[in-house]
Amino acid sequence: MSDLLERLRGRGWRLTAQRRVVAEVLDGDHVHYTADEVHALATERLPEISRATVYNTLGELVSLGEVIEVSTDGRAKRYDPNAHHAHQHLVCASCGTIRDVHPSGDPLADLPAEERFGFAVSTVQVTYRGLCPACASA
Amino acid sequence: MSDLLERLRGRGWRLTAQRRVVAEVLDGDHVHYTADEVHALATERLPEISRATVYNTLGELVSLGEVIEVSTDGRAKRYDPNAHHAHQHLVCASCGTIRDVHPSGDPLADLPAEERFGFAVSTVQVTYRGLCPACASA
DNA sequence: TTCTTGACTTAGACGACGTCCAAACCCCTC
DNA sequence: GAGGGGTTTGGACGTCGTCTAAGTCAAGAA
Repeated sequence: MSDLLERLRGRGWRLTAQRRVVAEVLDGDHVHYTADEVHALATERLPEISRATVYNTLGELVSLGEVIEVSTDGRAKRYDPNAHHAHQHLVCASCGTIRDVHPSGDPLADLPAEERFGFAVSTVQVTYRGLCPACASA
Repeated sequence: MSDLLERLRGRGWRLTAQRRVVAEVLDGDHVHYTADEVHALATERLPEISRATVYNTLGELVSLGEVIEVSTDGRAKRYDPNAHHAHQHLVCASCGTIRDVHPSGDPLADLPAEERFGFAVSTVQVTYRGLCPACASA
């Protein structure tokens, strides 16, 4: 994660305690937290950090390409720190758990030119849905 | 669309003016309306229909499999009446326009068993993002 | 046809999630 | 170590969606 902080400083980021804490929270396991969960975890380390700052920082990390925004259901967006390795998501339709998966094939190549309607297509997001083992047996 | 109404009646739906109007709105072109847009269009035909009823009816149509719920951004969900033909979506990152597309290949087959983590995977949603011609030239 | 009943609808309050703003703050440079 | 502009704060606000209690009505029974 010091890597991340280095990269950010190199891009002209002013390094504040708040930003460091948010980055550290995301650096943990490859879990996909909501903004509120990030805020809760950040508060444990820096009690007075505000919700607005967490949203601002997450938005900046997304636009810098360090974090990916995932909205799997219509609910809260989740933030995926695993932005530097191409991957897709497997979501439990019941409990909402998200796992990173690595399908074979390149979905971008599967969209022929005549199906692009003149769009400049840049990214593809593939979301697999189903029941996780725990929910399937419940 | 009378097809749809027939199917719904066959499933025990009580046929009310409100439900008929919502179904008629969705039956139009293959546009992807938000719930509020559906409500606005329904209001033109049945002035006193309430927001809650539109949400209820859309939810029922989704759980009956007659309509697909699409949440492309974190904003309002959109409702896709083209539920009986497999297709994916192409979204403009700038203006939010959605088009139905038909990529080749089967993304479900691209997820090997060892990448399923015991999930019972049932559906795949593929979303292509890019700029539509109008936004690209702006 | 009329009756009856329980499913359906309604309006508005409420809740979750996210954004915006002006004032205070503080990191960084010189 | 002083100044300036980027950053943070917290609370109001906005959007999207859900819930509830009371009234209404579609559809089967007689």
